[in-house]
Amino acid sequence: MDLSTLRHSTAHVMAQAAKALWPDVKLGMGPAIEDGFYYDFDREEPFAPEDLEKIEAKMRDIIKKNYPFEREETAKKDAVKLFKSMHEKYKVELIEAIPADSVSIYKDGDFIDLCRGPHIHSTGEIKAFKLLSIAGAYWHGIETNPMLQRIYGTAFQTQKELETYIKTLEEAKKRDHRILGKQLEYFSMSDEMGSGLVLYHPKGARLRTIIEEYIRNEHLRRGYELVIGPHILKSDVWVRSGHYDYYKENMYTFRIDNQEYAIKPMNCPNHIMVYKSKTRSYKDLPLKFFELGTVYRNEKSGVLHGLLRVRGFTQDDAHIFCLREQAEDEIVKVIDFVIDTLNAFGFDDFSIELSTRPAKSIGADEDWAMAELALINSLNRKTLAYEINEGEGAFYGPKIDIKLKDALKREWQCATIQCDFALPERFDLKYAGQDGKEYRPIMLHRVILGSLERFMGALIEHFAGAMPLWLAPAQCRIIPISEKVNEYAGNIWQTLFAAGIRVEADNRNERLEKKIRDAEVEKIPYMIIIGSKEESIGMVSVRSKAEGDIGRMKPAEFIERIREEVEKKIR
RNA sequence: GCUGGGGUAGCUCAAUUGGCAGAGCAUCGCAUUUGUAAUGCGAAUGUUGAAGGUUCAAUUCCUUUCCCCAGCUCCA
Repeated sequence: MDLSTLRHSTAHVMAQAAKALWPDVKLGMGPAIEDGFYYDFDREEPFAPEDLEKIEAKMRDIIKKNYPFEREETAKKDAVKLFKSMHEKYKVELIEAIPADSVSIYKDGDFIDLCRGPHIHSTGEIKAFKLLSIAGAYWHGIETNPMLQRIYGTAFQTQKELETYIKTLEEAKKRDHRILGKQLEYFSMSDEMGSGLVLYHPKGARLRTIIEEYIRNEHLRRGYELVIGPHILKSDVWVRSGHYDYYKENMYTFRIDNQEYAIKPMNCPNHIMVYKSKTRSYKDLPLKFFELGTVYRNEKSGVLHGLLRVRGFTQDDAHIFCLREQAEDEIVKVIDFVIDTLNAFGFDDFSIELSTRPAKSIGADEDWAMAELALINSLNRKTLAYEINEGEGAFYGPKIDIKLKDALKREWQCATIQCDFALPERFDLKYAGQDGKEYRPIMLHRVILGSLERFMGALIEHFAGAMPLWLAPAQCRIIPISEKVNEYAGNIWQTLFAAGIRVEADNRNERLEKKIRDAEVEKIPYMIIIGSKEESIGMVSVRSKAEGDIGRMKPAEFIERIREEVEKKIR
């Protein structure tokens, strides 16, 4: 039995149960989705969490009755009449939108629904299901349409699979970066400061700095050059770039004297200005400008979510200015860069999407076609599979999005590569060709990590807060067993610090067990335990988070061990 | 922004029908000087998100507002 058929049929049973309990509810749509199904309802009263239990109970009744699903082909006008008589206005609307002369309807017991099918044979085939949550959803997903109430649920072939799925949900909850971020003292947000604005605490700032150093070096190694630009620019620049027309609702603007300025929502104009600052030759290209560029975007309040959707964030942003004939090669290099980087951070699974021209966009059709072709050719050269998102590109060009999959197989959108003919045109970018004439370069916009904020969120959830050694904000904590050995512990701290290890000391007047517990809870990879025995022989006892007590060794041996482990993890 | 739910100590959460706001952890103090995941005793901690209203009395009821959560729409 096909899982999505099962789920879709379960959605029907849920609607049937809801109709039985509250005959006044009107039905929207009820498809199967990736992890389950939902059905949209229109009802005066909001559903309460207790209602889910009532619906589930009723569903179990319907399943027990084992009604067969019966398909019937009906003339369109008869179907309209039927659903009008049932006061199902949304169904009537759906039928009227169907181009064919006849539509199919499904019956099980006393329940009738418009449906393309297919369905399972009878309701009794549903063995394991659960209703999960209630939420609002616009009819047809359009913001100006009325909002319906959506009930989410899931179904599996067996009870065991359902339980596994629910366990995965619980596991995901435990890894929530907002909770771990607080526990591990990585970051916080403050109501007083404003929402979507991140405050990095010492541990989080440390982690971010480590990521920044890594990614900056990788860019330098790959021939990028560092640039740094201002955070506010005159609105004239944004008018010229098109952001003012196509992105204004997301921009923060303000006045200085009589001039309007905007806080940058993107870094492109800064890099473009560097390009334009002098005459460029074809010999200079490709020219790659990199910046850890902090941007501010006025995201709608409802979309903000921990580190994943914020209003102020820093991108590992670069713009590659190149010749048309260089574009494909450069895109391929960026794809390699993305995959290498994600691998280094412990992600080895991805999905790729190609987004094409949106309705609101700038530039000539033939340029868009060429840009899309460059992206597609690059993906083909890497023999990477991808899906197409029709009309989801940036306003200035099509893009490839590379989503990473974390330890729980959840997708995170981080890297993106955009091919742009439009901004070079708008800013009149030029280079001198071999023949001495002026030509227009192409611009690639790309980020590897995406934003440091979102990437850190992904890292936290991927590793459940237990960062690998090379990323751990504190790699090692020194735990003196009693205050008598504090001095020796201090010397060890000096030695490890001098060796470049991120080390801290727990000199509190607490028992060893307590200090170990705290270090475990803080997910610190190594503990150095020091008592009078260690002091007398000039050694340290090492406890690893992964392996437990691994015995005594010379400080130099420990330093070597850390070095090796860090190097192994990076590459 | 929209629909629904929610905001109580630094954190996690209690508080019958409106009737003195409470616990664990964290913090501070004292004792203890400890050998691989929580030592004991004691103390302090609140404009119950904010403003207004109803009431003898509001954490509790009403209004407005800010913020958070689950989704929708939108995105790095």
